[in-house]
Amino acid sequence: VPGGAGQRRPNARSHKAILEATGQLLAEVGYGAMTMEGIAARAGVGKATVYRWWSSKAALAIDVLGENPSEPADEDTGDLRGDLVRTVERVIALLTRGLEGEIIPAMSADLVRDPAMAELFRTRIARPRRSSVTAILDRATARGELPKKLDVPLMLDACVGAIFYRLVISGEPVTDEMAGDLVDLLLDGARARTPKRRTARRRPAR
Amino acid sequence: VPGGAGQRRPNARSHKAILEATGQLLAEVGYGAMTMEGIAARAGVGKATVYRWWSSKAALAIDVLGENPSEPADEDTGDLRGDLVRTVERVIALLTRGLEGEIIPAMSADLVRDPAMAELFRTRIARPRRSSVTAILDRATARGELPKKLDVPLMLDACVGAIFYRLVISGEPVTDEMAGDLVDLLLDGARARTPKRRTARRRPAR
Amino acid sequence: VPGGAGQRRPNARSHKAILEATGQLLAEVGYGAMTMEGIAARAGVGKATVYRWWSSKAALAIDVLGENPSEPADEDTGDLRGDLVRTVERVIALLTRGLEGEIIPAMSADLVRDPAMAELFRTRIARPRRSSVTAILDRATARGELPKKLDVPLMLDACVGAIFYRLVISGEPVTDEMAGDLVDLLLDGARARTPKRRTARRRPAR
Amino acid sequence: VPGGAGQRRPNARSHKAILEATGQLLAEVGYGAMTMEGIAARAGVGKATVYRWWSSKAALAIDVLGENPSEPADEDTGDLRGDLVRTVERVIALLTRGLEGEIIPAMSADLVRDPAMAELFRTRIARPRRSSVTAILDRATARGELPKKLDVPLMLDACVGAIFYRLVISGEPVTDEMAGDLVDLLLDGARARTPKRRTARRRPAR
DNA sequence: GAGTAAACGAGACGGTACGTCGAGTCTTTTC
DNA sequence: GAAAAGACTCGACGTACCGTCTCGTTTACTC
Repeated sequence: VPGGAGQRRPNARSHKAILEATGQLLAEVGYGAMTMEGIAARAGVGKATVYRWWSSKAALAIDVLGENPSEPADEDTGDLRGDLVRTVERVIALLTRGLEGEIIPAMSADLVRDPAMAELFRTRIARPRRSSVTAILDRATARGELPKKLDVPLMLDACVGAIFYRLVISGEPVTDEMAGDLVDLLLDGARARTPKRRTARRRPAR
Repeated sequence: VPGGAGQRRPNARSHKAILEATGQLLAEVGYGAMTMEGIAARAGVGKATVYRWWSSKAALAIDVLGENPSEPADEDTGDLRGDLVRTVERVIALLTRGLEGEIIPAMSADLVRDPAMAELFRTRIARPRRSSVTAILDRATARGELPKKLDVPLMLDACVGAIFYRLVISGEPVTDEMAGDLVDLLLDGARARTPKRRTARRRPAR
Repeated sequence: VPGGAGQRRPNARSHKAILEATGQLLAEVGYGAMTMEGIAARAGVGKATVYRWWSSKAALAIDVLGENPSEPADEDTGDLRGDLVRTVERVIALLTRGLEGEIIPAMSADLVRDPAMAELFRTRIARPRRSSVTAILDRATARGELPKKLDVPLMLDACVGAIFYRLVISGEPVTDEMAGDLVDLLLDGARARTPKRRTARRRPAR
Repeated sequence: VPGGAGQRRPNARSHKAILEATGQLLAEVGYGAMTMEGIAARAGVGKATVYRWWSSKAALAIDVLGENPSEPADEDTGDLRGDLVRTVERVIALLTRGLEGEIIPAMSADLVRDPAMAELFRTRIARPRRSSVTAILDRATARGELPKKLDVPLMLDACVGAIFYRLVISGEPVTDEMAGDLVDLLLDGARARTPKRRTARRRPAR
């Protein structure tokens, strides 16, 4: 258009203020009690500005969690069990003491309801964290410590799922001690898969 | 003292109507979109009557889920793996096709927020379903098929947790096929713990 | 007092407790904030018992006000103006400092809405208080101090109405001083009605 | 600072709809049975919008009454008694046949309870109507027909109070005929106060 | 530089649901 | 066989947020 002028322009200051306000409110009142109204007020911003850039408070929370990686490198020591135990302990710490533990279960209702949100959550939060564990297992497989045909996603889901399920549903205590037990259980199960004579499952027989 | 008697009378009809309305609404609109107002209206009852007997919609949903046992006998065939696979398949069916799959994730936010509600949920829903699986494993232990010192709760949490976590968080597909894999993984891990079999598999760790 | 010839048994203890509770609550929270529920609770009685004997809280309040006459004898001194001023001062005291002042305006909405209640109010409260003033004026008429054809009800309504209207509507101050002015105004108006050949009426009131 | 303006905007359409709905409901069901909920529904407006601009239904009713002046000019004919009688007849008509008669007594409970509301009522309703009568008396005073030191507010309160009290409390009939009697009574009382006329008595004439 | 339209703050809007309260009625249990 | 206790249905209360929608007011981009 020849006579046109004027363009869009997502104001950086507002953006930042909104994300900061969201982070503060998540920490202060939790995901459930956080409201879009409160975020806008805290950020000194109109509600419409919040809605213009994020479609829901789940989207906002995902953005905030995704910006704080809280996922240091996973230093590969070559000690498979040790690496895994340390990683699981970090997951436990995250879910019992970090923001994530408060927010993710509270947000799960929104994720189940809204597939697009769930996909965003997986892309920004779940998969990045998951990939570091996958790497450990892949390296072990490459070294021959674990069977090649191992179902890695299933192991991961069982591992993190056990912790998540305890926190949300079963209420069993989630302590650092469970990390070792869990890793042992799953690692032994994984190794049992090594030999080809799978029909006889009953003994490890390596 | 002049007169001096008098008693209560919790109306059975209203109770029943409320529970039925709740069940219908859970199925029709889901837990998140169900409202106390809607329940009262559907039941032909005042909101106050609902609140008199249930403190929240979570309490109501728990009562409704708890009344429908949906837990047939667990027919012990003596085939440990077969029994477990069948049980896991039933869990999968429940969570992917039954009411529970819709409701429990949606309700988890309320459970995490309200410990009393979580306890009620565990007593009425989680533990009863759990006990039938525990029984299978206990019998196997008694038969000597599994080590005596097995951490049964951890196995259960890993097992159901894997399914739950896939549904809510990781989004990996939840199919009947995964039942066998999951049982194999955990069962092999469990057997590896058998003291007599122990030769060189892993480090002391404790 | 309801109940009656020895058939049903209007439990005297409950009756008394209800009236006492009503009196206390009228004094403590006022007519508007008093509830049937509160009365029953305070009296240690079921709500149905209250409703059995009184149809509304207005009926109860009327009963309580009617039982406390708060209307001493009206000592006729023969001094018309003095008697009237003293009486008006008592009305003012009652309406500005007694229970009546709080209750009657608050109750007036119920009276206007419910003619039966209004009639009860007049019979038990208004007319008895009115009759003592009527007596003063009647005696003065008999003595020839006031014209025979005087419209006594109109005078009374103007007199008490002025006070009531100030309290409820106009907000003009209601003080003991207005008693004299009001009596003078109305008494002069009354006397003017006597003969047509009236020239001079009175001297400086003060 | 990037963005940076913003203002309020009380929607005229909603305002009008609310006031109209209030007026209709006052006429249809009366003040006591009128509810904020009903007003909002009738006006096609959210309850919050009603509460945003009016703090209570009393405030709304006052606004509605205040907008309908229902107070034509008071045509000064120079005939003091005639002007007054006509004015009193108009007051009677208003209170027995107009909206005011239904509403004001019903509202009086709220006025007594809430001084701020009472003040608003006086400013918007009572004083404007009062001033037209005051004017008549002031002109008469200026013409010398009435004594200069006349207590005009007292006369007005006695006059309107007599009518109001009859309607609400004493239940005596309120007819157009009483207008003349009331004016005569008060006017004679007022004239008696004229300094020049004073030659003799008040106090027991015998 | 000027013109223009986007994005902005503010917050009012129509709604929905909240959880509480009291009204007046009804039912059961007890004395 | 009445009275006490209290559960019942009903409906309004006043509040909180929702997500949308004007309002004027800045900018910042394009010409």
